[in-house]
Amino acid sequence: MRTCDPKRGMQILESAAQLFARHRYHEVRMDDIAEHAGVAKGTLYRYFHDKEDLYCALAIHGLERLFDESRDTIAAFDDADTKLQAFIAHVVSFYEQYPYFLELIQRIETSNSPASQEALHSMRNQFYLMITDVIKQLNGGDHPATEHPQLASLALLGMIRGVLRFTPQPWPAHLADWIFHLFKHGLCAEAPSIANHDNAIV
Amino acid sequence: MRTCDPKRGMQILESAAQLFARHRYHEVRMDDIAEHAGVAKGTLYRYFHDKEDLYCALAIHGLERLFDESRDTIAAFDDADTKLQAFIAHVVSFYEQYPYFLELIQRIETSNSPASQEALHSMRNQFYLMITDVIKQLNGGDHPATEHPQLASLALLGMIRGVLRFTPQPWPAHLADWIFHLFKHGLCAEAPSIANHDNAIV
Amino acid sequence: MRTCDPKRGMQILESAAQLFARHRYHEVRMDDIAEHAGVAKGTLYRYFHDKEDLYCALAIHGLERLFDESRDTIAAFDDADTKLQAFIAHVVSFYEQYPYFLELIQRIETSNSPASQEALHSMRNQFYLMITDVIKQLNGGDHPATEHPQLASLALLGMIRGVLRFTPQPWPAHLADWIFHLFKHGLCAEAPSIANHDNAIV
Amino acid sequence: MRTCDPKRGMQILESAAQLFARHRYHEVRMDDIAEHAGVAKGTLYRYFHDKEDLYCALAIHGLERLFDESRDTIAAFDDADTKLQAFIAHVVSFYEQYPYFLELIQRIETSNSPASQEALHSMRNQFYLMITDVIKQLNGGDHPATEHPQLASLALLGMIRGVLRFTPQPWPAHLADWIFHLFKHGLCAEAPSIANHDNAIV
DNA sequence: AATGAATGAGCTTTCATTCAT
DNA sequence: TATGAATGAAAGCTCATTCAT
Repeated sequence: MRTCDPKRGMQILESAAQLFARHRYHEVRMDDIAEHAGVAKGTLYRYFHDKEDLYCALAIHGLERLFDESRDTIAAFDDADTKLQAFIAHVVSFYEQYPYFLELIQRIETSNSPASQEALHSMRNQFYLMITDVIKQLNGGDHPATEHPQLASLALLGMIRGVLRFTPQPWPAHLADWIFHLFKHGLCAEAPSIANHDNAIV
Repeated sequence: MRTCDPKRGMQILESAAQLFARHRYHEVRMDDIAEHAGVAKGTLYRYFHDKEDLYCALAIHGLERLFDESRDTIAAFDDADTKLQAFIAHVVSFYEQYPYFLELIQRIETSNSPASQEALHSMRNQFYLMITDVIKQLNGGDHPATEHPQLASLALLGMIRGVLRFTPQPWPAHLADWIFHLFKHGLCAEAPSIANHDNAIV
Repeated sequence: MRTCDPKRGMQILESAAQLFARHRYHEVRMDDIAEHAGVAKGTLYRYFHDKEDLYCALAIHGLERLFDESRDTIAAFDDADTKLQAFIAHVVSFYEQYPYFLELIQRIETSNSPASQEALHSMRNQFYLMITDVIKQLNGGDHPATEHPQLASLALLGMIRGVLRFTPQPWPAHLADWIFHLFKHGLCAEAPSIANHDNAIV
Repeated sequence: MRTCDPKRGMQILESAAQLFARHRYHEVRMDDIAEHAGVAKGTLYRYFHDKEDLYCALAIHGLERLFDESRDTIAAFDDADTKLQAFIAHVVSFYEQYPYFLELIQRIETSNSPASQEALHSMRNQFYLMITDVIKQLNGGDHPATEHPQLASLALLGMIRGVLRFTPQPWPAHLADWIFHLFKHGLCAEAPSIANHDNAIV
C-alpha cells in the first residue's frame, strides 16, 4: 500500500481477496479487481506497484490477520491442549472465510520483490514460532511432545489444509476437534466422531 | 490425447512434465513444450485439444503412475502397518521426483473440460479407495482405526505435502517414518528421530 | 499562458526548460514538470492548456529570447560582417545553453493548436527577416551577396546546427568563427583554424 | 529483422517508413504499422523485437541505402568537384524521397539497444569517412580545402538539411547546385540562380 | 487559486490457437 | 501428418487530464 487513503487501500484489498478466493492468479485481471472495487484501474496502481505487489499485500495482510487472531485465541486459554485445539478451530474457520489464502501464500514464494519476500518471510517466522511454542508446551512442557516442533507445525497445517481442501463447505462442526485428536493421539486412538461425514471428498 | 502415435504423445507428456516441474502453468508456453519435446507447435494440438487438456493429461498420467506404483508397493507387504509405511515412503519419493505434481492436481479442479474432470475424478477415487482400504485394515481390521478413513486419507496426504513443501530437499532419510509415526500414534507418543532436522522450514 | 501570476508561469517554464533540455517530449511527464517547478500538477493546467501548449510556450519563449538577444548583438556592431560573425557566435552559445531548443522548435511544426502555430510562425518570420537583412547588407549592401537571402539564412542555421549536433561539448573556442568563414568564403578559401578539433564527430 | 521471410520484413519496413515520414515516433502506434503493412500486430513482433528495434532497423536500412547509392554516385565521376556536386544532388533527392530520414537517425542516438547503437555508429562512420574523403580531394587534393574535413561534412549535411527542412517540396531544380556553390565558394562568390525561389521558407 | 487523488483511454507486448503449405 | 508463420484477443501498465476539496 503506497498512498494516502488507507480506507481505499483496504477496500481494494478486500475486493481483490474475494476475487482471488474464487479464481487463480492469472484468471483475475486488474480490470476485474478495479471494477469489483468500484475504482478505476489507474487507482489500483496508486496503491500497489503492480499486480504482484497487490497479491503480496493480500498475503501479508491475511497472514497478519491470522497471526493476530491466533495469538489472541491462544492467549485466551491457559492449558496448552486447549490452546492448540482453539488454534486449530480458528484456522479452520479462517480458511472457511478465506479459502484462497493458502494458494496465495504459496505464490508469494516466487515473488520478484525482495521487499515482499522479506516481509512475508518475517511474518511467517513469527507465525511458526508461535505454533511451535504451543506444541512445545503440550504435556505440561516437561517431556516435549516432539523433537521436531517445526515439522509438527507444518504437518499440522498441512493436515488442516489437506482435509479442508477436498471437503466441501459447510464443514462438519467437530472437524477441528477431529483434526486436533488425530494430530495429538494419532489414528489408533481416534475417538471423537463428527457429524455428517458423508460429504467428505468430492 | 487424440491421435495415433502413442509414443509421440508420451514424449510430449514427459517433456511437459519436466517443464511444469520447474515452472507454473502460465509460465510454461506451448512454444517451450514444443521445443523441449522436439516437435512443432502445431503437433501439440494434434495430441491435445488445448493447453488445459495437455495439463490434465499430465495430471492423470501422474496419478495413474502414482496409483500403479502405490498399488504394487502396498501389495508387496502383508501387514497393514507396513503397507502404510511403505506407501508413505513411496509418496515422499514420488514428490521428490515430481515436485510439480500436487499443484498440477489442484489446478485440474478448475479445469473446463468435463471429460478431463471426469477422468481425474475417477482416477482420484480409485486412489483414495486404495488408501482408505489400507487405513481400514490397520489394527488388524477388527476395530477400525477410524470412523472416517476418507478424512484420514486427506489428512495424511495433506500432512505429507505440508511437511515436504517447506522442507528443502534433500529430505532427511527417516522423514517418511516420522510422518507415519505421527499419523498413527499422534504427537504425544512421538518417538523416532530423524537426521539433520535443522533445515526444516525455509 | 492563461492566468494571472506571470511569475509563476515563468517559473514553470524555466523548470520545464531544464527537463526538456535533457529529455525528449514524451519522456518528460507533467508530474515531473510539476514536481520540478514546485507546484501541484493541477496548477500547470491553470497556466497552460495542455502539455503541447506548454511546449509551444517554451519554444516561443526561447525564440523570443534568442531574437531579442540576437537583435541586441547585431545592433551593437556597424559592419555587416561583424554583425553576422557576432550573431553566429551568439547562436552557438545559445545552443550551448539550450541544447533542447532546436528539437523543440521542430516539434512545434506538428502542433495541433492553431494559436501556437500562428504565434510561432510570426515569431520565426521576424527572426528570419532579421538575419536575411544582415545577409543582404554583406559586401556593403551594394552588390547583394546572394539572390536568396532566405535560403542562405536557412543554410547558415542548418550549418550551425549540423556542426553542433554531433560535436560534443565543450565546443572549440573558434568554432563560430570557422562557421562564419565557411559561410562567407566557402570551403576553398578556408583559413582560420580552431583549437582541439579532434573531438569532432562522435 | 529476425525471421524467415525477408520480403515480409521489407514490406513492414516500407510501411513503417511511410508512417514515420509523416508522424513522430510516439505518434505512430504499432497497430497503425500493422494495419498499414497489411499484417497482424503479432507479426510485427516476429520480425522486430520491439518498436525501438523496428525503428532502428528503419534507420540502418535507410542509412545503408543512402551510403550505397552515394558511393555509386561518387564512384561514377572522376573529378572531386563533380563527385561532391553529384553527391549533394543525390542527398537532396534522397531527402525528397524519405523526409523522415533525419529525425529517425537523430532518435537512434538515444536507443537503448547497444547492438543498434553499435550498428548505427559503424554505419555513420563509414558514411562520414566517404564524404570526408571527397572533401579532402577538392582542389586536386594538393592544398587540402580544409583542415577540418569532418566538421565540413557536418556543416554540409546540416546546410542541406536546414535548407530542405523549411523549403516546401517540390524543390527548385538547381537547389543542389546552389548548395554546392555556397559550400564551396561561400556567400560572397555566389553566382548560380535557381528557379522559383519564391517559395522559400514557410 | 491551488491541490493531488482519481480517472480511463490508449499504449506496447504476449501467446494460445489456427491453417495454408 | 507435421509444420511454424500468422493471427488477434486480451493482458498489464502509463500518464495527460479532470475535479472535488
